[in-house]
Amino acid sequence: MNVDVQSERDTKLVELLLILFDQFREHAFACISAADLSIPHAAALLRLDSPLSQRELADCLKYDASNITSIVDTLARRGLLERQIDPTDRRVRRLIVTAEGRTVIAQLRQRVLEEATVVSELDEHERAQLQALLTKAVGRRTTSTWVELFRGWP
Amino acid sequence: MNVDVQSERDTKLVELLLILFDQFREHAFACISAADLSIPHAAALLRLDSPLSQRELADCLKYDASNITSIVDTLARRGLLERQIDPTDRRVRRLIVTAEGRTVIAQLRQRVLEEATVVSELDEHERAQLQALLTKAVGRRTTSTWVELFRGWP
DNA sequence: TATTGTTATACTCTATAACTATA
DNA sequence: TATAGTTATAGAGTATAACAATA
Repeated sequence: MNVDVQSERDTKLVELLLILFDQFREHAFACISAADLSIPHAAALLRLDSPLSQRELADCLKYDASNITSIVDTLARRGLLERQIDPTDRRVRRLIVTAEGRTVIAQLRQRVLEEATVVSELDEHERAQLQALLTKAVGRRTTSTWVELFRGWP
Repeated sequence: MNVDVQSERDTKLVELLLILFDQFREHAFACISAADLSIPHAAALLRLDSPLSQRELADCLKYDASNITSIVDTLARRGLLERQIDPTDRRVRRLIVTAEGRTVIAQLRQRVLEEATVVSELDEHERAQLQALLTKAVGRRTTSTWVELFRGWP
């Protein structure tokens, strides 16, 4: 096949992916903002399924540790988590999500991933085909959680 | 088909798209930064294929007009574009990309879109299949240029 | 009066550096 | 001495409001 046609097709593929991603992004932003969270706050909360120290959370999210303080302050003030001083090392704060926090996490997860409609135009067979192709395209690559894609976004 | 299995598969599809997008994002950021541009500067420059006024540029990029001043200042200082006062309305500055600016635009476009390797794991037949499926999934949706997806990113 | 662009200002997100309490 | 967390501060990106020049 002609090289130009090949590269033109690949360009088209990238553009198609970007359109789908753009749609997902708008959907995800709407969900986060409906939960009255910012992106950094949502990213932090969604990481806390299992308790972490502030330092561990910073490392997971690739934030400097100095930023975690105010993010955790806000989430704690909202009653979504609690700081507990680690009895075995009194420097460490373990972050424990409250019952209310767990509800917020569960709702956000469900809405963002399950109510995404990026492939609503496809029937069941086509979705299966698409999934097979994308699985092959992705190979061994992995990503962090969806919300962490959005770091630094408005 | 069981509803849970259906929704689990859709979740998987979203995750696959996000992994591919994440790879593209890293590639695009590397290209922008190799061109010694920030995302807002790249977004502005890439919009100026055909000359616009500052106001028109702000509207295209969905920026408040007050931000355009410093972005255009920087690009002009770099010699990538020129402000020309519109002779028919002396309030308006038309933004004209220089020859050097056109070179930067062309290189950036080519590198970002043509050197993207999001589907390098697929053979020719699979790419064609994928393109057909994505075209159907996208339907009538469109997006702005790729770089505008990245507004507000680091 | 309305519009283009500029300036001043403020807010969010993020990083660096200096500090404290604890180890 | 080294580490967890906090505070102060700075810089980038973006928005709002007031202003000057022009229409």
